[in-house]
Amino acid sequence: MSATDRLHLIAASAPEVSSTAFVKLQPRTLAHQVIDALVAGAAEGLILPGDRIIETELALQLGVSRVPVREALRVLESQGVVVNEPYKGIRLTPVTPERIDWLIEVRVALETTAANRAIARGLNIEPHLGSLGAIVEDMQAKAARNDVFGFATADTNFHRALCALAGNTVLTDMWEMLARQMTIIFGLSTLGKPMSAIVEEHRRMLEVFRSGDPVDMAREINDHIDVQIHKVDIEKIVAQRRSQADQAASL
Amino acid sequence: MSATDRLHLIAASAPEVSSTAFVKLQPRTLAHQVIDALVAGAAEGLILPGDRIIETELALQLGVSRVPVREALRVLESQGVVVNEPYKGIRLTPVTPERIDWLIEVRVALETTAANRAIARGLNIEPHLGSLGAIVEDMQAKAARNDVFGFATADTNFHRALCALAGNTVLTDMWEMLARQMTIIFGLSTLGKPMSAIVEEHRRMLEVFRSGDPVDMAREINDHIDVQIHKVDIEKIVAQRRSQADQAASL
DNA sequence: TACTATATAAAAGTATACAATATTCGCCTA
DNA sequence: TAGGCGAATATTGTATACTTTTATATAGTA
Repeated sequence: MSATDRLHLIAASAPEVSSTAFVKLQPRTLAHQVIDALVAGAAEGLILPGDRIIETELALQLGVSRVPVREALRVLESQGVVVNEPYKGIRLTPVTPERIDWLIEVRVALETTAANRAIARGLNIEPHLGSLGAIVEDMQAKAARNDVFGFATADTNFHRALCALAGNTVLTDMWEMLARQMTIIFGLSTLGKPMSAIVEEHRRMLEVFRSGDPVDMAREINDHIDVQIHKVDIEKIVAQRRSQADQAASL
Repeated sequence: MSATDRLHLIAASAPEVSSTAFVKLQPRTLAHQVIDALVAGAAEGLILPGDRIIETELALQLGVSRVPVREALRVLESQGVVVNEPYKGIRLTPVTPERIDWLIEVRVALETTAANRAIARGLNIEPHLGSLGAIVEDMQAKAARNDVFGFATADTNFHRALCALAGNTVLTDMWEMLARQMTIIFGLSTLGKPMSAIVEEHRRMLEVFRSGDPVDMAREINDHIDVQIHKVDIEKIVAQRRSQADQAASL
């Protein structure tokens, strides 16, 4: 039984919250849905880093032809979620501690730039601070209910909202790529520290953002993101998950 | 006559120069070649920002089926080179002054991070300084011969080499995305300042890199990249090019 | 004339079929 | 028995055929 056997279509949760105008609704093509399904499946651990992904199987699982599957895989390849060797095959990108460092380094760079840009635009005021604060409250609520998935989602939303304030779509697009890979990694690893502490860190970040000091902001973001994932032996966790999955498969 | 009519397959120039070991030669799939051809064509001005790209036409031009063309376009879409509206069509991403600002902002962020990382790794020494210096000499040679294309290529190589020293493939991958878009924009715009001045800037950057001061490095990179493209009215240039192309087409 | 509705054509999205490449497994040979 | 050669199989890459959607043009009506 290969990894993709355990995959199924997962409805993409609507990320829209509130807005001042109608959102331009775009027809979602199958390729896009396949992307979401794959990332979601990877975040759930249905596929593990390093696992082979066979187009035919995946297409069968999702009930579509190979064409949209291939297009989705090409996109994910260009985003670093999967790795491809022509005529050999595609696998979920292996997650090494080194790679996590790399992802963090870039993410910190992007978020720091975004925050400073937002400050430079003078957006560290209401109503934006309130919006960000609301997300932090949401995090706290999820933490209280021990809703790990919801907590992680809210966390992501906070950083996404912060990046959005920079008004730089090139930056936000790139951030989203990283976010996808981070989501997969988060799905595998247990949080390195209690949720309440993370909530507190976000409050502090928000406060520094309000104060508007670029240097402080940079330090705050760096400490926050850096500490969050490190010290988690991701390879060990993947190995554990894999043996679990193999056991389940052999029943 | 549509824009893609003027497109043709351009052999990808081999970027390999020298190495200590054999390079793992990967079979280049058609989709990859289509990507190169499209980017090259865009850099040459065969397609202009905002131009519609019709799959069928492009496939015909390149002598392949629609499948690899579609895969290529999906990749380029996820990288921001083209924009897609499902069932509507794909166009080369419009280049606005705003978008150029965004690209620059992210590029500065990435390169600054890369340079600081390289310094932190203690790589601002030989033989790396020599390699970078050689590229600057190459730039100077190209400038002397007034070889604009070669100059731009060397310029790109310098920054690519600098990024590579960070040893962060996530970063370099993202940088390559930006580089593609920058290439297209450079292909359209004439340089804002004389080549000799740009060579001099690179020498200065290299010197600051050697000194190893992160703050100076950040300022140097920012000034360099920022100044290089600004003050070029890209939209006017695109409009000019378009009218030229239309005239040529109507003959 | 202006506007709407319908029909037609164009192009993207998707599925199926075929070709090229890589892997696997069995057989033969030394 | 070990190692290598080769056929068979699996999987990816590519091409063709079909479906759905959108855009355009034409006709009809106020």
